[in-house]
Amino acid sequence: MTRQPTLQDVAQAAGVSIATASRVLNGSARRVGPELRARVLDAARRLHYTANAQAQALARGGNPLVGLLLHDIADPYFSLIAAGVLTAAAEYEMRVVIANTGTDPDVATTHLAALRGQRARAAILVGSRTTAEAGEARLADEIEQFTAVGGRAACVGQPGLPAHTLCPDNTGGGAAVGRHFRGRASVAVVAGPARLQTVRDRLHGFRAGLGRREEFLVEADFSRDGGYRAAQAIPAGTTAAFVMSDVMATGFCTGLRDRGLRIPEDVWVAGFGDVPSVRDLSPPLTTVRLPLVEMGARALTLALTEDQPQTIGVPAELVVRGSTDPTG
Amino acid sequence: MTRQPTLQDVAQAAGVSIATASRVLNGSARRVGPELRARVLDAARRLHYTANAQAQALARGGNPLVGLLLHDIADPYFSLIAAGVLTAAAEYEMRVVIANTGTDPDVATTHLAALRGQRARAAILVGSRTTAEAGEARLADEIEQFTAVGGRAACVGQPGLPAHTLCPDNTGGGAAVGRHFRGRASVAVVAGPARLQTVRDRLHGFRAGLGRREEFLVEADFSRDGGYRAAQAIPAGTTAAFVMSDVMATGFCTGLRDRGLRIPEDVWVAGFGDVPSVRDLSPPLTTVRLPLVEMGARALTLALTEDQPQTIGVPAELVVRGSTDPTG
DNA sequence: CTGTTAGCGCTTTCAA
DNA sequence: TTGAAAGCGCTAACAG
Repeated sequence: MTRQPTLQDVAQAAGVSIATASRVLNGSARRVGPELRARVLDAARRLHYTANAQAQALARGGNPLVGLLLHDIADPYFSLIAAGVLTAAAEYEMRVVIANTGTDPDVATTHLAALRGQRARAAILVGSRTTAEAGEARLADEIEQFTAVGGRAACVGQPGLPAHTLCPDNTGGGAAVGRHFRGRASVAVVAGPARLQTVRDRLHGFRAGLGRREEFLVEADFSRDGGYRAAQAIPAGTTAAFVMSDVMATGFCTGLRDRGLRIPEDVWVAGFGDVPSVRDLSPPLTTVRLPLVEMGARALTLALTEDQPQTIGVPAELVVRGSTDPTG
Repeated sequence: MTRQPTLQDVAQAAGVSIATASRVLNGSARRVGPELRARVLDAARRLHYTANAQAQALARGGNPLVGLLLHDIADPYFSLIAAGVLTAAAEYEMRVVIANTGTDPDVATTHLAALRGQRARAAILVGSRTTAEAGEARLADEIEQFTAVGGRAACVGQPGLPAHTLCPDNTGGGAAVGRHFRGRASVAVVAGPARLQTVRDRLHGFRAGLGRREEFLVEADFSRDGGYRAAQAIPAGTTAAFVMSDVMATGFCTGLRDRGLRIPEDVWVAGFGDVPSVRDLSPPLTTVRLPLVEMGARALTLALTEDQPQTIGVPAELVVRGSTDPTG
């Protein structure tokens, strides 16, 4: 195992000073004579030289790095947003470090502090605010530290943090489902953990859209299996269910079927998010569409280009499919 | 926007030398007196000090960083593997930088060189080898550069690169599907791009298992829509289809249904991968199970703990479900 | 136990 | 156009 070649090595091999080598290899404004230039390029190639990114970052005082913090990369909701962030990052020629945070704001805080240590230019926080007020306050504090030293932060989720925010219309999406369910007699809601603000917003919107507030409420954990179990838990006569995430809804539909219930004849089902796979359920799932990939890309652009923290609404659109449409 | 506090600042605020501050803040073996220790800790907290990771990496000559290179994070196959890598990385207290490479080996090569520049300790390459021999050779070269300077590389996919390899039994999985299809008269295969070795392995296995080689072969692009279109392309009398990825199979089933074909009565369908959502199709999808999350975790462990490049087989297990089981 | 000092590899004035 | 040299922030000998 040999040592990585350094700029020193290249300069020596090319018979120039290390300053000259630096200028030709790492985009400096200053020009270098063609003769020396060629020699440096040649030496670098021969030695397989790659600049030490740490040293560069240290010397330049900056790091083309963005942090991506999300609840769970295995969940398609998050992986689609991540895809958008990666695409945008590639365009900006930035590296992205990624980490799962779960729903605990303190985990996000820890990761964000680490990103500050890495002098990341931006951080994208994807996920829901929670009711853990102390933790949220610490996260807000850390965001302020992060931005105070020049970092850019953007959240995808509800507003409430001192950063750019891309805010999907959870309330409006819930309301659209509620309105869609108005004619149904007996309504159930499969919610995520009550401590998540996202869950509260969707529920609040749903109730408003439905025009009444008498749903059977069951709490699950945003997982497929949580959705499946919820299907066992709802009352027998239920005629419509709003399941707050597509992943849960996917399991929920199977749970319903295993209980002998038909969709949509017996029960209407609507999800949230419109991840690609729900189109292929049978019947295909009615859900609230969020432009997940675009949201990821947009969040990074926002962070990188806007100075004043902005909150930008993202429209959530009801997509009616066979799971709530007897004619579908 | 203020400057990030440095160790210097902390030392000054605490009235100690920067060496002492370093010792208390960044895990050194050497002990520091309780009095000074407290003062340093206090100053660090007051100033919101976070060590500059670049400087640390430079001084220590190492970087707790792992690179994760995969085709496409939006695809559940890869996002599940990524989840495994993230979990393992958290245990090792390593950061992970992630990048999409698509199927072009030269893109992977470029990213890997960048990782070498960042002095990453390990790189995990997830995806298929291709028939682009020149590109594969360059990738192999770069892997050798990477490992020559002390980096650890692990691939998830076929062997063939000078690195640890976690090799799912694509051939065996294909063979299991082939055997399962033996009684079916008219067989179709929906393959991915022919340049991918994974595709060739699965096809080769399938033919061997089937015991004949007369399938109708259609090539798609590993996407849901590619699968859907493939369903329009197969001959009318087809009675069984092996679709080489679950994502494609998901779209394929819908395409079949839109053509008025029933699964499994008219056509049996089998996928590959066993991503969670295929259990919830109706009928649920027969597929070849790969322990995707574990594979990700395992790959990182392998890279970090084993010195000699190893190739480890990962068993692929046929899971028969309703899409090929008239009784299911 | 604590402080001094010499780097880690690179960028960037400042002179020549 | 080219080179010498001073840092960037931190760690790790080496002395006290």
